[in-house]
Amino acid sequence: MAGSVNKVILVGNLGKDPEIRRTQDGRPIANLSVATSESWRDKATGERKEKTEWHRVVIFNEGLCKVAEQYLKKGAKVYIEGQLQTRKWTDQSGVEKYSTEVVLQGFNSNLTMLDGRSGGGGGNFGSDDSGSDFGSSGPSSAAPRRAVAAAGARNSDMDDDIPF
Amino acid sequence: MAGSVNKVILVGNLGKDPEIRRTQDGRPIANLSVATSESWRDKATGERKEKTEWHRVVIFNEGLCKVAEQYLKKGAKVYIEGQLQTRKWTDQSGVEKYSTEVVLQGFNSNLTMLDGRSGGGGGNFGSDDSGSDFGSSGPSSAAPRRAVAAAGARNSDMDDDIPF
Amino acid sequence: MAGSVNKVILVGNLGKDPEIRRTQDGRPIANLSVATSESWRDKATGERKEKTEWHRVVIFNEGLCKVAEQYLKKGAKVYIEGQLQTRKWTDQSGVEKYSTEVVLQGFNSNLTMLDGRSGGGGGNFGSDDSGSDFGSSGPSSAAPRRAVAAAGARNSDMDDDIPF
Amino acid sequence: MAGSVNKVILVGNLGKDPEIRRTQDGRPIANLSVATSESWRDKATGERKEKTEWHRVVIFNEGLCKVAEQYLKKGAKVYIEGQLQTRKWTDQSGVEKYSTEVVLQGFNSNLTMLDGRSGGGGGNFGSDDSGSDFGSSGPSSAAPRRAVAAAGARNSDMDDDIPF
DNA sequence: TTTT
DNA sequence: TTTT
Repeated sequence: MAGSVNKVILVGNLGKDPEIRRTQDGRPIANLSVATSESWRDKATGERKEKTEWHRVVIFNEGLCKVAEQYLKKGAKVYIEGQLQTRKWTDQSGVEKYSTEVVLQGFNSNLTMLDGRSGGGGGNFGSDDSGSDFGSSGPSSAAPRRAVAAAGARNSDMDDDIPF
Repeated sequence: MAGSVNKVILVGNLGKDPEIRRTQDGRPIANLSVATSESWRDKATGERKEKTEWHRVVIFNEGLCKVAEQYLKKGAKVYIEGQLQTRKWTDQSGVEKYSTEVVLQGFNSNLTMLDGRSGGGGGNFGSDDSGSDFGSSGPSSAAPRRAVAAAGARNSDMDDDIPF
Repeated sequence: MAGSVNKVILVGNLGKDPEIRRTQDGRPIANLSVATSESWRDKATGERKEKTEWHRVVIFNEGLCKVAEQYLKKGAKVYIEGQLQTRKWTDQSGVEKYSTEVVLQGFNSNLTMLDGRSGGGGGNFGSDDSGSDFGSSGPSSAAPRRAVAAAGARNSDMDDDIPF
Repeated sequence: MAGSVNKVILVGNLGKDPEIRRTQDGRPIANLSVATSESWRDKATGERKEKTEWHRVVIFNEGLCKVAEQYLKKGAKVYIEGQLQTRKWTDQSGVEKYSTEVVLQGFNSNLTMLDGRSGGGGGNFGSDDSGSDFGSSGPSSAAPRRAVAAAGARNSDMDDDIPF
């Protein structure tokens, strides 16, 4: 079908450090566990309640994987924009299971840090995925500010000098 | 946790008619099956591919249930705004399963018809849920335009005559 | 027309403290000035560039006005969800001007604090607007957590004990 | 600043045909005029009211300009995702004016047709902007389905064969 | 006018 | 299971 939209927007915190693995042909995939919560006062009892929802986030976008690996840690607050995707798999005992994930892949994905942990500051990272030196970045001591610049470079087609 | 956002935005088509059921205390719950699709041309083979994602949508909001029951049909195109929620349940053979759904409940939910089937025209239905005559609406022959008006009435606090 | 959606989502920082005023009949209106920024490296020159966009945000929703007044300060980071609205006005020299604003009013508006300034923590504030004791809250020394609870109470119809 | 989000989502109808012009260096720019409307019943008088908001949409993205030129017409229903941007300009009598626009440029922009006018069908067009044969497309008699395919090709990095 |  |  055409003419459809599938978009998820989350603002939440990482429940643990990102997990990065690689496909057989070397592409990185990052998995995030993101919590969102709501709190409200129960109408009947008056007591305060809170409910936390955990989201499984999967990043296929190379540039965003790099960001996740270098800058995100357990507890980090992030803005995430991706798509809903349900995957079918079979567990070790042969039972079919379904897993619904928020997938960041291709255009219209976004990952933005919203807190300035570890001396850095939030960074906005698009999804052009043209940067591909993931894994070759040497000593990952790069300062956040350079990272922002590098990420910005990937999106350099966004904004440059349009005369009109 | 506070300071979080959990939002899903879908534009897609119903795979079948809405299913409406009721809680023990009489509140309606509507289930929609919504398809979103993407198509692209495979870089390697050049062939055209298409992938459809099915979304399970659950509406707790009374007014929106009413809209779903009265106006939505298999094939209808809708705009949906809700939250991601994963539910755990146990199947008949005792296996634990998880189901992730797009839930429309409370504020910040939306359901809007995007096609003008049956002579009507898309309608925008908010989520105030103050209307509660669901089920008592008599002969459901109401014309879509009246429905829009009725739905609008539920949101009458939106817009009226703010002097400034 | 029916079947339309008008939604703005911002994550940004307040350029100054919120400004609160009142309509003749006593309803509060809050104005926020919110900055969003993008940075990128210029493809040609290689230099780092940054562009800031300022958004005029107007809150008609009583509960959200209260939140703005009590908890938001210059520099605060916020998540905002509202609608685009363009207003025509005439300046003192009789020239017609247009002002486009992000309006928070009625359902489908949201204001969430994303930083934990003043010992608090971000709070998620919906838009039911049923709370109306704005202005009578006495010594505004209320701790953020109580505020979250109070705000949550306004949304208590969101979530309570749906059996299914 | 980093860590910010500036996003507009519209579903509305074109008030007139798209206007396409070109920069001095040949890049296309499309302008759309998009209407969104709300209707509600006035609480006091009980009468039905409707308010239409007009949005000025500017597309810098080459691929999306092409889509606009080839497939969008007055009355078309579209899903639009872009950014808010306010531009300052001086009119012929020297008065400074501001114009706020919804800009589609770079990643995280989207334009999707939601109705199947002229025998076609809605199309989903991303924002990779790597296609650049705009203007050279010869007899613009291309059928919508081919256009969808072409647009899909621009996003062919989205989805292909990720083994994991 | 913010933030990094 | 939809839609194109």
